[in-house]
Amino acid sequence: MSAGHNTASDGQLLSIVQRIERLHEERKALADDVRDVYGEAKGVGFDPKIIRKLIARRAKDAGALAEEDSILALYEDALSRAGTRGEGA
Amino acid sequence: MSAGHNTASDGQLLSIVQRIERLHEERKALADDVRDVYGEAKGVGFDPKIIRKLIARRAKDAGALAEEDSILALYEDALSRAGTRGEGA
Amino acid sequence: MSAGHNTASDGQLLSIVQRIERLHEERKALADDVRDVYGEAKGVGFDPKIIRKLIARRAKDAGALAEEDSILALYEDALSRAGTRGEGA
Amino acid sequence: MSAGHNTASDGQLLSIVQRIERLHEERKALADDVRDVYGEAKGVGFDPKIIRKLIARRAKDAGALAEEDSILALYEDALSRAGTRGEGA
DNA sequence: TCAGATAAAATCGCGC
DNA sequence: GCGCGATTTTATCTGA
Repeated sequence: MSAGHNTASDGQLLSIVQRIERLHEERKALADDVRDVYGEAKGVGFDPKIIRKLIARRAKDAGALAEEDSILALYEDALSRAGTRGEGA
Repeated sequence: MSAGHNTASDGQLLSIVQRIERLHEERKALADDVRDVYGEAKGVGFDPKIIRKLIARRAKDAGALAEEDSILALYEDALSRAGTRGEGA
Repeated sequence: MSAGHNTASDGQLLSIVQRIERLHEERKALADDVRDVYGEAKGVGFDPKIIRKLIARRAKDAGALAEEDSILALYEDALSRAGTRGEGA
Repeated sequence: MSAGHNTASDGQLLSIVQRIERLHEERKALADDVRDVYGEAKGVGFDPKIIRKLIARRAKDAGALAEEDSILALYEDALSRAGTRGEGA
């Protein structure tokens, strides 16, 4: 029956759940720190949005970055050939 | 113009992009309609914020059934894996 | 008491809620359509992620776009001066 | 190198970027820890998917109180605006 | 590799 | 007009 003893497995599960919840809390605290730093950045005149982009770009290795940029250029070129926006002018 | 021809692929991309942009516009128009209705609600004395909560809650209640079902399925699956019927020994 | 009559206001509220819910449904349907188009794009070999970027760029007016790009370049330059990654080279 | 000097602002930006990147790393390390715990859970026979649901539900239950409070506050606010004390009864 | 879930980021509406 | 909180959209991640 449900109530009554207290399996070893129960304790294990509780421990696991609590550890994960603890880690989530720590993660959240760090996320708040990040937010604070962005706030500070804005306070001294930097644009947080751009800083995000900058950091994202730094996180990718140079190869992947160039790859993405070049595909984007490729697509834009394809569109211009196919004739949107500005057709022949 | 960039190069000479006008690949089939170029046309495909253009079509895709335009269709998505069209859908975005329609979505935006609907969003505007929603805004209008909230404005009207406010005009006849309802609090838009509360209406938002109300709608959110109705959506959640609707979703709850599905959620319960999915959890149930999950548990059943776990049980079946844990040894189908009377411990598979 | 709660049960009993059926204020005009009640009917108004119901109508408002239902209209908003209807609009939400239509919006969702369009969102699904968008997803489908991205799926189709992927199916014929385009990278959906890049298409998203492309569409986002097209949505911004040219001025804002150039502005953002130039600030990004500015920041990258500042970092290189300040001396990360590539120090004095 | 791009220009000559090394503005104070450059240093500020560098500091900001590095702090954020550091926080990201710590966050990532914690995410890895979480993954490890799920792995361990699976190793001793728990279903990670169910544990996720469990944790999500605990978080939601915890959040529900706050939610109720916020709705209550909203309603009280609406009432107070609708004519403080008695009024339309 | 894919879809589905989770988390991060951007956007929008509100009040100050 | 600006920050704040809520919503929505995008990206990452996990499991099949």
